[in-house]
Amino acid sequence: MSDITPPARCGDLFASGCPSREVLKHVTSRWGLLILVALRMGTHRFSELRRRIDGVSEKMLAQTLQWLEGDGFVLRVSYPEVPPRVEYSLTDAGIEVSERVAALALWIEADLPRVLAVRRRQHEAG
Amino acid sequence: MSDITPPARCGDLFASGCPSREVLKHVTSRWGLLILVALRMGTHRFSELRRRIDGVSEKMLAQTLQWLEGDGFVLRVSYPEVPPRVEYSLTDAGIEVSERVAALALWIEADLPRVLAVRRRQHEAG
DNA sequence: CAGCATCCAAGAAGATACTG
DNA sequence: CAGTATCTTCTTGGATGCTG
Repeated sequence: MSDITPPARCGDLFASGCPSREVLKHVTSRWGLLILVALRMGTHRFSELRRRIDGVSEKMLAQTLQWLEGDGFVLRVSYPEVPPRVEYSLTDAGIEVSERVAALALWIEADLPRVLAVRRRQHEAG
Repeated sequence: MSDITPPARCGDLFASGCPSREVLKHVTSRWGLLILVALRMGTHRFSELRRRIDGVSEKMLAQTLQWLEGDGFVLRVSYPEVPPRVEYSLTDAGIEVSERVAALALWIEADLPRVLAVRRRQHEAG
């Protein structure tokens, strides 16, 4: 290809103008993280994700999936059937982020007892 | 101690009622992640963090620091001086989350060129 | 300097109804 | 089933002014 690709340096999350902040926002959004973790177990349909991720609305699930698709983390495959079927899966990049994201999620889940203990102590101390 | 400690099982982020969602929210909040990463390089004063984290307001910095302190990730030490000086650092738990969080942040920064390329391709195809 | 209180705007999120 | 469109509600976040 002959197009003159721009520098494409690495991002800097500490700089307010850097586009990497957008990506971070999508990945760490309320539902983005849970979607990425859920998709680690394989391809899922829209309604499967909806059931798996307790509390998410149709609208936010669709929107967040579109964000993640736009960043190249999620692959959306639509089958021309009736009734319609759409399957979501992770791209290679998606697998990589989801590893980092899952590591964080699992750690937080495992750490919960400590947080609760800290909170109780603070509550008692007033 | 004689207090009957409750089960304190691990959290489940997929359950909407689980308190671990709160912790996740604090850690992955707009500024929470950047604060944790910034504090990995050692103790910082309030104003230092403010300068380091481009775009954060005083209010949100203070609020997010309080969240992280409440979860036991950040230690706040106030010196009784004039003018006042307050120093923030990571607790042991804070060091552990920050490792996961930093891994994610660094990966996203490094991955930015790919995201930008994907976006351009979609824009052209658009 | 650190940070709280107040007010206000912007955006996220939910409920509902509708479409291919 | 897998969404979109619309409306409404709530939360996030920023600006400002004030205090110890």
